[in-house]
Amino acid sequence: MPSSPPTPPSAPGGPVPSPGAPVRGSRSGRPLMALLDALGRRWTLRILYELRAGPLPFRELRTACDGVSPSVLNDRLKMLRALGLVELQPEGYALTGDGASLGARLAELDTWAEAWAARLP
Amino acid sequence: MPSSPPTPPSAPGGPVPSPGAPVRGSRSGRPLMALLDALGRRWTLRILYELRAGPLPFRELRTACDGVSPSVLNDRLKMLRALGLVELQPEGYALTGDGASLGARLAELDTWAEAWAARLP
DNA sequence: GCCTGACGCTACGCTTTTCGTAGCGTCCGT
DNA sequence: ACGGACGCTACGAAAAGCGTAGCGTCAGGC
Repeated sequence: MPSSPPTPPSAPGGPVPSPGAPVRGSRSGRPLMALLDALGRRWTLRILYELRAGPLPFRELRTACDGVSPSVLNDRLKMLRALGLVELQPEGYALTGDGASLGARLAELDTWAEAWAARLP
Repeated sequence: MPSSPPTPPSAPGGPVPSPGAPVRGSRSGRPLMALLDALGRRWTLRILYELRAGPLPFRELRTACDGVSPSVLNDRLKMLRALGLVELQPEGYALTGDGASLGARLAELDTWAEAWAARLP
């Protein structure tokens, strides 16, 4: 038996999850699973949240996200663009219509989180 | 200049984020950041989603989550318990009141994701 | 022409997180 | 005593994430 084939290296930043295709942690192809894969990666939620108030150029977005490293930020932005949630405009990165409706839910979460924290022991 | 102090090793599974304390990627102590830290870890969103319909024992939850490894599952469950979102009951792991209100938002996301996927090119 | 500065973005080596497999200790029914 | 299910842990390997440095491009000022 030859040595088992080395796992083929995946693209840096990982493949972009897409609804209708299997994603990390689910082979079902359900859009929600692609979304949970995307949102469950570090910084994704934060980026959407920081863009809720308007477009930000790359470097300002980086600062807003507590100095996230540019490689990861770019990975996430690539992904979010592929998912149609974010787009690059002359003024900087901005939420699309879909991205904004998702961002609005995150803004609601802010309120929820305050009340939740107050209830914690 | 002495060599820089080696980064102190963190607990396995990482420290549990808590509202009011600084978390990964934010020193602000805002509850939302603790929440985003928690939700931005792999499997967290999925676990909350899978528990939305009722309690599941450890192994069934594991199966529901496409066979997530038990070490990670346990890490997340510990975290979610510390955050008051999940609790262990005789019937298995269950959402608390807070967890359920968060889970309800994820269930809404399911609908949203279907429509979103339909809009994608 | 040729600096200067800001832009989006990439390279690369190191650390942290996640994974997969195996298996432990406990309880419970037979 | 045994088998089976429970929650959970150990541990080496793989993947994701990080920090720093710097590239290529373009616009303005000189």
